[in-house]
Amino acid sequence: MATLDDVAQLAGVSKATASRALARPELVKPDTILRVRQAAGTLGFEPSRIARALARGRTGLVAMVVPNLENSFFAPIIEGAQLQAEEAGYHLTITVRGLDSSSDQDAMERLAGQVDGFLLTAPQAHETVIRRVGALVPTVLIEREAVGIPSVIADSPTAFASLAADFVRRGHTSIAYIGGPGGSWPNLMRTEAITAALEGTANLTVLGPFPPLAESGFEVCEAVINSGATAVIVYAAPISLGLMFALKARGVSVPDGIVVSGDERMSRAMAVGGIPSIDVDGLAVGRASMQLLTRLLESPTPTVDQVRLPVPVHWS
Amino acid sequence: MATLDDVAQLAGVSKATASRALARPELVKPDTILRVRQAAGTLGFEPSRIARALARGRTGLVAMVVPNLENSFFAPIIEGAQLQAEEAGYHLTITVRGLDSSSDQDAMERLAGQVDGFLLTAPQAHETVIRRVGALVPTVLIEREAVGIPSVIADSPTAFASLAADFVRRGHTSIAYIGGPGGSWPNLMRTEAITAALEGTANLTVLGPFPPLAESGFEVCEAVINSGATAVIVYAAPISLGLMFALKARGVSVPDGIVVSGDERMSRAMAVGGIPSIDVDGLAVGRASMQLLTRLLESPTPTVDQVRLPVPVHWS
DNA sequence: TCCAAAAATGTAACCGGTTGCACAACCGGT
DNA sequence: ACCGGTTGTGCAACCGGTTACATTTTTGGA
Repeated sequence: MATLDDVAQLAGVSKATASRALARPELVKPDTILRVRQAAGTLGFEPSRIARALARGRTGLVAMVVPNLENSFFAPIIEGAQLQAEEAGYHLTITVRGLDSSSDQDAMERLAGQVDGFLLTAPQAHETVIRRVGALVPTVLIEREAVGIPSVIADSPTAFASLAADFVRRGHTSIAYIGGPGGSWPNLMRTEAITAALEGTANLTVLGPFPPLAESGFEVCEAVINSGATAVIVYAAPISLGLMFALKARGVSVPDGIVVSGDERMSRAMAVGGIPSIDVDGLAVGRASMQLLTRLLESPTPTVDQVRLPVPVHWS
Repeated sequence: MATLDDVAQLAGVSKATASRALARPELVKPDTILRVRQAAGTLGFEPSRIARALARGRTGLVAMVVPNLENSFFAPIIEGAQLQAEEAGYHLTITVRGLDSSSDQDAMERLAGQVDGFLLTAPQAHETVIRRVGALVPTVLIEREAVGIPSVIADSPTAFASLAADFVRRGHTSIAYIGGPGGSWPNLMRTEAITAALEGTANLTVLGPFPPLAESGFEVCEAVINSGATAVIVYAAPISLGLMFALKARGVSVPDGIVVSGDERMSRAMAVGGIPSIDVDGLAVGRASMQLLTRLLESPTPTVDQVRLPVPVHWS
């Protein structure tokens, strides 16, 4: 592998000039830049990230922290963050870890010494813990907001509220919400948004909490029927899947008997029409998070931004 | 952050001795080791991975290459690899990329210069391409075998064959196999294994290829019924899900009318019993791959191992 | 007790970039 | 022709570890 020395030698300049020609062209005579670039090209020179990291005091590594990977919700977010990271010249490492135990805390502290920043998903952690972790290195919170920490969220609360309003507009007067994991931030926000949206206009039954799995749909089926709801808003698509399956098994037609919300992929998978979908663009969330983080890392005066990406509600 | 110099000074030894005391204790007097360790402890010293990487000429980074993250099949594999990597002192970075285009090739070449090794999943790529990529840096192939490259696979072909035999033993004489993506290595192997297992004992209809999505299950439903099969072996659980759903919608009972294979999680999700599950332990696959790779990276004389993890067939 | 071999430690070079500082080249203005 | 000021380049230190080699200390056998 060619080093900067080789390039400098071939271009007939010093290592310092070669370095500047490639990294800070504004300091170098155009003619020289050209020669250095050419030399780098013919040698197939790629600067060593390691050497650069050591010299600059930054690693070029960003850690994305997720509580687990089972929940396929995170997959597109990771993918988006990865793509964006690559474009910005960073490496993304995945760390599967909660923030609950003190050993988690220790691990995060160690990790912080090895990366430039965190992309943090921690739907269930206490806010104090999040703030402590966020203070270690520049951090962007994903799918959650906390004062003093930049964050990117898909604005699903608004989408859920708007769906609730849609239901009312279509004549539903009894609506159920099947909640996600207890203590999860998105679930809290959604519950709140739906409650506010239906205040005084329709009857709301909140069920849950439930883990975001198809099993939950089966479990909750009876309660949904008993609630008398004609429209159901579901925290996450897997629950929807299970519920729709269970309803059909019970002879309740969807969406004619009961309308159940889902997402685009799920309704395609179940080959069912006439139901509303709430689609979070995970790729965009991931990209935006990484973008915000790189801005933070490269800006001399970091600001705290809270980004909210719109979430469409779509009737199939 | 404390450096090795600080530790050495506090312990009253040279930087070199401090380094050795921590990294290669067998070269240092026990008494000295103790003093150095103590000094490191009180200073909270963590060696800089970057500096170490530069000195050692290895980055401590391993890239896991996956074609996409939508397919949730990879999630547990990644998680397993990540956990193992952490234990072995490596960082794992995820790279979402196929190997088809020549720009992919270029990207892999660049990536190879920045990491110590690859964990490569490439079910559909040509073997020549895989060999070219595998030649760049130490590589472990996941869920695929190729001569000359170490690999870890879950032995699902054997599981599928054994399931086919189970079906015959239970009296089925007409069996269908719904294949996965065309040209995918695991699909080829499974098809082959099933075909061999049923040779002369039962009638086999091979359907497909299909993408591993629930939609495929709907699509294939009619063909399954027409084939007259009473037992169906399915490439992947999502297809199973769609198929079972479609069959029920058509009034065919599962498993009494037609037995459809799935996996544990799916049959739990669908709350259905009496069907066989083929469960790949993705976590174990991920762990084993990373383990093999670290052995490769640290062994002076790398050998080519092909690891096959057993895959259980389980009747619920 | 003495000496060669083994064990423990220190010195300094090295990994491959970046960057502060000194110096040289070049500019337009008088 | 002379000079202050800008631009472009080179020298060398530095980031924080590792390790070859030299040097010192310890050990054990004669």
